[in-house]
Amino acid sequence: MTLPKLVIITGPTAAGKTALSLKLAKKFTGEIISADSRQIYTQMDIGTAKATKKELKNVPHHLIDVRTPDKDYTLAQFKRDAIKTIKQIQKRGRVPFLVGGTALYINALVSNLEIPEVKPNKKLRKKLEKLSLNELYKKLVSLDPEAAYIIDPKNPRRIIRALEITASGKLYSQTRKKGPQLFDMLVLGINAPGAKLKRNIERRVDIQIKNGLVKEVKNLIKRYGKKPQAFDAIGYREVIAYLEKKITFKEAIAQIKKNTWYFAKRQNTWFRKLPINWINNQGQAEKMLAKFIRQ
RNA sequence: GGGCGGUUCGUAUAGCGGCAAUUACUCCAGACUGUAAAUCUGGCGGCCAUCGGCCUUCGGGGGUUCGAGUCCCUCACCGCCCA
Repeated sequence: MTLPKLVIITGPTAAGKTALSLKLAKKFTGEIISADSRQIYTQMDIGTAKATKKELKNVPHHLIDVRTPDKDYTLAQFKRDAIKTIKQIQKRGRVPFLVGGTALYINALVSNLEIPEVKPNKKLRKKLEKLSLNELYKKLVSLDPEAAYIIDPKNPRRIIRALEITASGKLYSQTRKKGPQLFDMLVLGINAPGAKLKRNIERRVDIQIKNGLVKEVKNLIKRYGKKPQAFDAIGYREVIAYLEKKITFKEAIAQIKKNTWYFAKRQNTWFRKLPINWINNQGQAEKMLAKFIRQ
């Protein structure tokens, strides 16, 4: 049995995924599925470095602008939505390109993670968030000792999720499963040396500011307040801090650059685990793609 | 020429006789299954390593001391002040 084909393009933030994927998708009659946890949201355009309206129209795009910022979106939803759209694209006889930097999202498809069917329980979370780390951990030890062994005892968010799962009658320690491989995949990673990436990041942030990031954030706050999870994102967080007069404009810009850089570093630890074919230029990518599609 | 202050890990800083040596930033590495651009962790003289152990370090040289980044002498460089 042959699996349907899926092309994946990833790489650190600001490496040029958008530009490359547009060209490749055009050339190989593809459609793009975004694997980006913030481009999901409408009105968050500048700060998430979305492709322009024109570009979005030029090649069919999916999973961009599918939620307003006040609505949460999760890994499980992404996995479902992504699989569904990939299948639709394949049915149309076109090539699906999964493109983005949210490595967990990509990994959910690559490794076919079976995400436990336990929805976020806001009430419970709020209650648990009031407990100290120690109390949380003790609770976990008594409810699911095996999970306590696996989970970082200093990471409250992880512990809370595990407790959330136990609250629904399941055990976190039994849920970390992988399903069978879903697709025949070609994973391309854009190789960007540190110095170059750093330059790209700085340039991009400057452009985002020039293009009106502050105004974008102001508008978002006006409509949705400062609370939405979606605003827990680089660029938005810092501008909000600036608007609240907690930091200066200059500091905000510097922090955006720095935090973006840290983010890129963090992405790297994921990339080391994914089966990535690193490419240095478009030509290389095209060659691999042509071969992959022919197979 | 004289007086004072300084020279410690990439940078900045602590240390005023028991120290492989503080803190901050940078940097490096890692975890990650319904918040993931989130959340969290570790390392930062070298070598081995389980607690731990061994070696080489605080501008250069010399000295005092059981023991010196810490005290003394001297040289070099930097800074400020008086000539």
